[in-house]
Amino acid sequence: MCVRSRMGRRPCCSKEGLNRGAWSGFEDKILSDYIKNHGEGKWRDLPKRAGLKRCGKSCRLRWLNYLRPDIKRGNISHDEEDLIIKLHQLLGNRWSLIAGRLPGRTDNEIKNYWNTNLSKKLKSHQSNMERCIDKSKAKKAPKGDSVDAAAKVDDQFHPVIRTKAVRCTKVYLPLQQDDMMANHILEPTCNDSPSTLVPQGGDPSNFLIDFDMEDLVSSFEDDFFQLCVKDDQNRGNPVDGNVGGSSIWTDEAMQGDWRGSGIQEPNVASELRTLATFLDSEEEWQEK
DNA sequence: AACCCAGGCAACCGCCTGTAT
DNA sequence: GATACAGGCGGTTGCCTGGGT
Repeated sequence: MCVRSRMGRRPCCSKEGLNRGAWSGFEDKILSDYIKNHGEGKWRDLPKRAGLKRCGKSCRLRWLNYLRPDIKRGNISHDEEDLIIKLHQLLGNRWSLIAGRLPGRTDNEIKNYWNTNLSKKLKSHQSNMERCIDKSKAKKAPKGDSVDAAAKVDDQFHPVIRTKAVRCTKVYLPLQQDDMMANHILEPTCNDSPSTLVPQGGDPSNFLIDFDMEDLVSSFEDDFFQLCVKDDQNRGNPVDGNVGGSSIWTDEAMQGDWRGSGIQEPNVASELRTLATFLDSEEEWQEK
């Protein structure tokens, strides 16, 4: 047991004398052979036992992101991209959670893909949206409201479920009250667990929902996207075979002005209603 | 052919959480 | 409750590669 020189965490390993940077094929082989024989875990001790001059964390990362046998290599498919976008809308930068719903994909890969591809698309889409809202704001509001408008755009397009721990925490769904009424979010199905919907700050349009993130995520994929398909059909949208069939983030919609393009209006509120309906139907919400 | 530059991606870093003591 | 540790996560960095000049 080492004597700690100061309070706080000690480094995961002494960095001296360790290899850094790209892994060689030889190192990969040693690591994967070792894990095949001894299994994962005990990462701190693993390098010493396996005879690798690497930090334990580095070994873990290499295994999880590259050497695992179930890693799917190659381009992200359109379906996967769609799923990433939807999950990111819902979860934000929770890459590991998102990766958990994409078999064979790693959080690092998805994070990189998002940063290099999707965030750009999102940005250009958002700037289009901001332009639209600025235009309509300029007509209605006095000068000086543009910051407010931008903030509202942000709110509208990032109604993200924020969870730090697995078991939740309150979730904020900034839906309009009439949206909720129209979609039966306030219907008696919720009344059997009275704490599931709690008006926040006296504002009837803001609600906090308690639920178990694990339960949600574990059954999320199939149920949610089946609902998306159903929702699209109800809205008269053709289901194109993509996950969920939703076209809200198609390339065409990302570029140019989607109003007047004949493309279904990006309707995040509708997607959230779908989610809310999904949550409602789960009947697995738990009181804390 | 040589150089520059931007994009992509693997790897690293630091912080956080959960668990054991 | 405090501390130590292992593992996990997300942000960032820096190298490599391919395209443009």
